[in-house]
Amino acid sequence: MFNSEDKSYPIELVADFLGVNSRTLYYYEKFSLVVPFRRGRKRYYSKQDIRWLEYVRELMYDQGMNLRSIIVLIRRRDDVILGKCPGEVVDCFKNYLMKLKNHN
Amino acid sequence: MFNSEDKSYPIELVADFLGVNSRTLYYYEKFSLVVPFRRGRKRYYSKQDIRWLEYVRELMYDQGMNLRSIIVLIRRRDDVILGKCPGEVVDCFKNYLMKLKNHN
DNA sequence: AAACATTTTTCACTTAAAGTGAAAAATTCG
DNA sequence: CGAATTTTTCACTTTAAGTGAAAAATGTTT
Repeated sequence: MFNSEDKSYPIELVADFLGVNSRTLYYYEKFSLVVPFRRGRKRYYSKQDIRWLEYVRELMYDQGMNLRSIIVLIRRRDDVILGKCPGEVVDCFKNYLMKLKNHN
Repeated sequence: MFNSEDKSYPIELVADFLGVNSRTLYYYEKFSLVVPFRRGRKRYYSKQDIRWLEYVRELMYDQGMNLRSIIVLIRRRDDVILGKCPGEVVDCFKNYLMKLKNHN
């Protein structure tokens, strides 16, 4: 599961994997914290998306950070997240940086 | 008010100045987010303490960050806060860094 | 020391963000 | 088409952050 780089996964599967409700992922999307690829209305999460979400969950659950703080850090293009971020997540982070630019 | 560097101020005055309840400052102290000087039981906030608190308030109120996030950032000794921090606050920040070390 | 004011502490309450449950509406796909 | 899946909406729960009120402790003045 989540093996080949190019695959993508439906929301229920990702939510289960992360141990959250799928509504939570919709909720995150409202803040552009994650923006899955869409074919029609249906969402598809890339492997990168999933790694990014894992990292976000760690910051929130393990460390007690809130959504807003993560968005602030993204906006500041700061090393806090990037620096201590597992390598592969960085690209994804930069992705959301761009997507966040013209939003809110 | 808050002019000479060496002066210190009682909690009510500082709370008024910051526009918060003094209980909030007690609350912050539980997390070592600010640790005023004490003579006996009475607390005295230095000018540095006050500048630091102003900065914390900005992060929380204007930006929507939460207490936990600020503590995480302090613990990580990160540039996020330090970098964009008004110059004089930096020393104070380092102060709290030390105080936080052997706590929680 | 007594009496009064100030500060600290505790308890219970309010508020707002984060997250969830359930069900209706919309969409996908065999 | 028709069943199954996905999306959306609404209202609810939970928790961190903050506050009000009052009791307890401390400080201060006479």
